[in-house]
Amino acid sequence: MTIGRPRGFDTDEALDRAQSVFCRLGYDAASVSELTKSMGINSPSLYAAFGNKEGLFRAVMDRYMLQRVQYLEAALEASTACEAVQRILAIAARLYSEEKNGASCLVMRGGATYGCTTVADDLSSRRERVETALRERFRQAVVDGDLSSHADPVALARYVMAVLTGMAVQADEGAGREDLEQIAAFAMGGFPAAGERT
Amino acid sequence: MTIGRPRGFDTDEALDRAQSVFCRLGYDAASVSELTKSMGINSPSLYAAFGNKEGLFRAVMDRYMLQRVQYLEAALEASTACEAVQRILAIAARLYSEEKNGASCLVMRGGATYGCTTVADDLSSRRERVETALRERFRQAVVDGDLSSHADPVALARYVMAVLTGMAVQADEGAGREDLEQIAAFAMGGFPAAGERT
DNA sequence: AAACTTCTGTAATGAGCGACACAGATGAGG
DNA sequence: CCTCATCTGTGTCGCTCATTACAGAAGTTT
Repeated sequence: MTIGRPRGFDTDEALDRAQSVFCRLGYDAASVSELTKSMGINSPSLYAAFGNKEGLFRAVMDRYMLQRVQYLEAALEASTACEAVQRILAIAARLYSEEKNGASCLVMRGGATYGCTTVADDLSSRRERVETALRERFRQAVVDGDLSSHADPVALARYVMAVLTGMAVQADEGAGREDLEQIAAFAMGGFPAAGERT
Repeated sequence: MTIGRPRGFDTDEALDRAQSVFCRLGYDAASVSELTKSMGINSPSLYAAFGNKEGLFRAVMDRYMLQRVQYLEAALEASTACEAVQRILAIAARLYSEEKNGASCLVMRGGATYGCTTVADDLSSRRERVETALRERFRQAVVDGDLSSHADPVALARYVMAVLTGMAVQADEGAGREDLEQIAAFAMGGFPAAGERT
């Protein structure tokens, strides 16, 4: 053991707790007092161990990426690119829906913060309204017959919403109009055509 | 004109400026002082006109949605669901890449906040690393021949990233594992198979 | 021009934030 | 057992935040 008074908490468990808080609240909205409370330590211990709030976040992210990168690299070992992507998406579906450490993915969600819950709810309901409009349109399409009766309007609406949010994030990341149109073109490939089964 | 001293600023222009700030910084990180500075007014005027910061945000969002919903409804008028989606994605590609009022989409990005730019950069580079891994795998696939030489590894990697972020947001929104797997299945439909042209 | 209503600018308030100074506690090495 | 390096808890620092009190300014109405 190192010299001096030993640490009174388990670093790994503390990082787990911190990860859960960051996942739930995002980076900015996760206050140091909230973090220390969940980690079961006092702020000086946090600063001694991780430097500052950003250092703690980076420590959490490093640990987080380590697991995920292993999954990613394993998936990329697949014999074809197509199968590799298939595996990656399957892993994502499983990991993102796991409740442990809060839903979703820290890296992909980008540390998005919702300090004000009423605002987050407002935005969520606005998105819900768009998704509902899509859903209704797809239901109508099934009635009209330009979508197979096996098509699932709910799932299709969710798919389109996922594509739209993905495009928005890519735009934020610097993607230009042509880049976004390419994404849209790929995404349309997943959309069932008139006669198709789904 | 109403009684009393008339308002010294144009409400619509002020909302435009506020929208730009919210787009750039997100809800939480857009401080009232930053907003008033960009809007060219002082805080008491803001509070008199919009109630509070959240009221201002809602006013911005209402105006914002009004335009977008028009586009959306027009697109949904298309004769088939497939064409409707095609139009929506095309509009999104155009709007999200417009520089006016900042990139991306307020509703879809969900008012995500990046108060700390170094953290945002860190996350961005982590995502970049994933995208690079995908890109390299696709390049290899072209060499191996399991992806057509017409396939664009850069565009494909961006597509997969968009799908992953979209899935993450949906997971945050409450989508379960099966829901995410459905999205993945649809998304795979857009991925070029071995012999295909892209 | 006088009265009244509404907006504007200055400046302040209280709360919460990240970060840290300090003294006491705790265990290892001599 | 004593010294020393390190950790812990209490308390506090300066800062920024959203929000508002107050007094003066600017129009409309009479």
